[in-house]
Amino acid sequence: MPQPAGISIGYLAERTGLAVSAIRYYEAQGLVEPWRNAGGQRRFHRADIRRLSFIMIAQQFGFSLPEIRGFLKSLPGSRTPTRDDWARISENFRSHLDQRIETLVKLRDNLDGCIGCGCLSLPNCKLYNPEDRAAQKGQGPRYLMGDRPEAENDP
Amino acid sequence: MPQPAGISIGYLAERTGLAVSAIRYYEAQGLVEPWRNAGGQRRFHRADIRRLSFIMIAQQFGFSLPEIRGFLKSLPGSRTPTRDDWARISENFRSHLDQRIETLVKLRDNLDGCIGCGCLSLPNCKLYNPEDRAAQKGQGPRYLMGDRPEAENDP
DNA sequence: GTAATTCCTAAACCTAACTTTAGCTCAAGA
DNA sequence: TCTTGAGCTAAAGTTAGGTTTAGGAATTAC
Repeated sequence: MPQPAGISIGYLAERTGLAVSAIRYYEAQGLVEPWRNAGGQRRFHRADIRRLSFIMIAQQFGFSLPEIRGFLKSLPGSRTPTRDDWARISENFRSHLDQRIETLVKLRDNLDGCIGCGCLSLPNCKLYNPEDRAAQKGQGPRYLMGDRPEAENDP
Repeated sequence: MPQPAGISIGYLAERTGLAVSAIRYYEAQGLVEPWRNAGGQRRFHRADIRRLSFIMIAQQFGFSLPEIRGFLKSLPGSRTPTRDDWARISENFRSHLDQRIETLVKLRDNLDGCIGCGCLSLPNCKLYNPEDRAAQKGQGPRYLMGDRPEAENDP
């Protein structure tokens, strides 16, 4: 037996709470790889219920679909993932996660010393400090709380 | 003097690191309210540098623009916000923030007991537990980690 | 005074993550 | 068998949060 019977997209949707259209979208993004039955309909592994659930959880943590695809690469596509498979992926996921939480907490703590106080003394403000800014996730240099390091004087 | 000279959008952009187009977009979303000079150009309060910085910080924490508009409603639009104004807004902001971090940490801890272990015993899984699920931020009922509470048996 | 910037508006475009629609086929039950 | 529900594809639409473009008008610099 090359393939077990497999489950339909509708059943998978029902079991995960996802919309059928979302599951098809995930397939297009390479997050699941169903095969087709004789009539051309998608058939999924039972283990894909868990796989999709993982995707939903990771999304709640703010990971993008490409990032999640990265996590899932370490799961076997062809056989049902074992406890060890999940443990391995979890380790990778967990470390990204810890990092994300740490960043948030750090930002919060800086916030307490900065916005909370009215931040009237900018040189003491950590959100304003260049090194701290570099630790943040933004895409370019952003001068937080209103001032650039190099110029306290202006027009 | 009804209005001070005010600063231009380009200078505001330079001071905050935001694009000019982004600032105009924020105005359209009701997050800043510049006035116009004789020639029709936008003029901003100096305090808007801080206001926009707050917006950028709040965005890093994952708040949407409408949520941020909510926070900013407690700041005076007409006069320069005082230390007390910022302290008040910070309190509100901070409590939302703590809640967001708490949710993330809780999810992470559940993750340890669930994905980390391979989650082979679903009844013990907290991510799978209905009450815990309700605490999460999703928009509808979502059956995490592959099973519905009411049905352990299926086709 | 004139040339180079900067700013203006409106509308189009962009990405992520999906949903909706249209038109058609497949599968399951009475 | 026949009908109804489930599935299929491709393309267009949707929301958030912007950016880009086009064609002018205002400011600033020399």
